[in-house]
Amino acid sequence: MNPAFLVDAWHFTFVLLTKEKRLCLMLQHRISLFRSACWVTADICCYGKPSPRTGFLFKPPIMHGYGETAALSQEKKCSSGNSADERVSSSIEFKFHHGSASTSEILSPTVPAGLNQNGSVTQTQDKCSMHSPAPPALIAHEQPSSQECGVSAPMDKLSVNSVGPNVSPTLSPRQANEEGLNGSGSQIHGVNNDIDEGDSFAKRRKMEDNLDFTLVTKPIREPRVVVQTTSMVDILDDGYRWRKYGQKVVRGNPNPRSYYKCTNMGCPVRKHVERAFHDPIAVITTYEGKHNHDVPTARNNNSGFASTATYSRTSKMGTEESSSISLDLGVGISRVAEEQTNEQVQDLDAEAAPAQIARNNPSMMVVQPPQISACYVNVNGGLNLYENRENHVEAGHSFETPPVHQSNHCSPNPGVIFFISSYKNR
DNA sequence: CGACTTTGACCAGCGC
DNA sequence: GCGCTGGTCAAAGTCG
Repeated sequence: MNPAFLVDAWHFTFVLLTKEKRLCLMLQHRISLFRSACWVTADICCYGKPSPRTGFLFKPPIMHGYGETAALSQEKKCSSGNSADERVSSSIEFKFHHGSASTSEILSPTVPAGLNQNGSVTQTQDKCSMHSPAPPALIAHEQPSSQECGVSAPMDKLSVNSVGPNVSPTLSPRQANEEGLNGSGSQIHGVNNDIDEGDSFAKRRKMEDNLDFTLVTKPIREPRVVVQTTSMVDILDDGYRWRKYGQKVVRGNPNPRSYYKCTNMGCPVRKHVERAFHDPIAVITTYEGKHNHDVPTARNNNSGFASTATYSRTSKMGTEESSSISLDLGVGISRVAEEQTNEQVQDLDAEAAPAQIARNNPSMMVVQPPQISACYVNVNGGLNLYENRENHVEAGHSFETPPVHQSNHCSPNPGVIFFISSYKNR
C-alpha cells in the first residue's frame, strides 16, 4: 500500500485562521483511514465530513451564514460586526468517532454513541478582546508513544488552549492500517508538501513497521506536529530556541528544508521547516519529539508572545527577511507554558495578534489578516488551498506561482493560518 | 567569544 | 550492488 497512508493514518489537522477579528478553527480528519466523524464546535466553526471517495474532505468554513453547514450540530456561527472589545464565549469541541461509523453516523449531527469513550473534550474560551492581545496558539499534545500506550492506546491528545480535547479513537494502528488498505488510495496521489512530508515520514515508518507489533514497548517514533502558516517569514517563533543543523532540498519541493534542534541541553525535539511547493508563502514546520523543559523564560515573558530572539539573518537562499512569527505552540508544553498559553488564547484576537507580533518584532513584516471571506482547505489530496472566496481566481493563481523565496510576495489571503497536525502511527 | 548558520560529507533505508 | 533520498554531522564561517 502507499506508505503515505500509513503516514497519515493518525493525522489530524487543525487550521486556525483569522477572519474579521475572529478565529476560524477547522478540523480535518485528513485521511480516510478512519472514516471517522469529526466535529469542531467553535465560535467560528468549519469542518468537513467524510466523502465517499476520500473519507474526509474539507468543506468551506461556516462563515456568516454561508458555506457548508452540514453535519454539525452545536456550531456557533460567528456573528458579524463584532466590536473590538466584544468577548465571545465560545466552546470548542472536538468529537471523533472512529472505526465503524456508518455514513449516517458520520453525517449525523448527534454525537455518536460511545463518543465519549473515544474521547471528546469541550473547551471554553473567551476571545476577541482587543485589549489583551495574545498570539494565536494551538497546543498539540502529542499522543503518547507506543511505549506509553501500547498499540491500541488512545491516540492523539489534541488540544486547543492547552486544555485540549482528548482525541482518543479506539481504532488500533493495525485497524487503521487495515482500513487504510480498504480506503481510497487515490487521494494521496498528487505530489505536494504533505505528501513529501509523508514520504520522509513514510520512510521512517517503513523502518518502524518492522517493529510494530513485535516490540510494542519500544518507541516507534517521536510524535510529530505539523504547523503550517502562511507567512513571508520562515521561522515560527514557538518560544523555544532552535539551532539549525542542516538544510536539504527534498524531493518534490525545490524549496529547501531546514532542520533545527532545540538548543536546550538534552532536549530531543527537532523540527524542520520548509516552504510549500504550491504556495511560496506557506511555511510548513514539523516538530518532532517532546520538549523536556519549559519554554525558555526569556521567551516566556513577553506579554503573550514569545520574544523574537529567533535568529534572523540573511541567508543564501534569499530569505533576507527571514524572521520569526511569534506563535506559542507547545509541543509537550509545560504546565507553565500551558497556563500562559491558555491565557493567551483566551485573549486571542485575530486582529490584534499580528500587531502584537509587529510590536515584538520590529524588524519583521507582519501581514495583517484581511477580511477573509472564506477559506477553503483541502489537505486530503495533499493540497492546501487557501482560497479567498472573493478572489478565487487570484488565489488559485497563487498556487501556481513558482516556489521561490519571495520576501515581498503577498498572499492573496495573507491571514495567518495555523495548520497543526498530529501524527499517530501506532 | 558565544550563538548560530552554512554546506558539503556522511549515513542508512529503500527500490531497482 | 548501486543510486536515490531524507536525515544528520561537523568544520568553517558569520554576526553582534
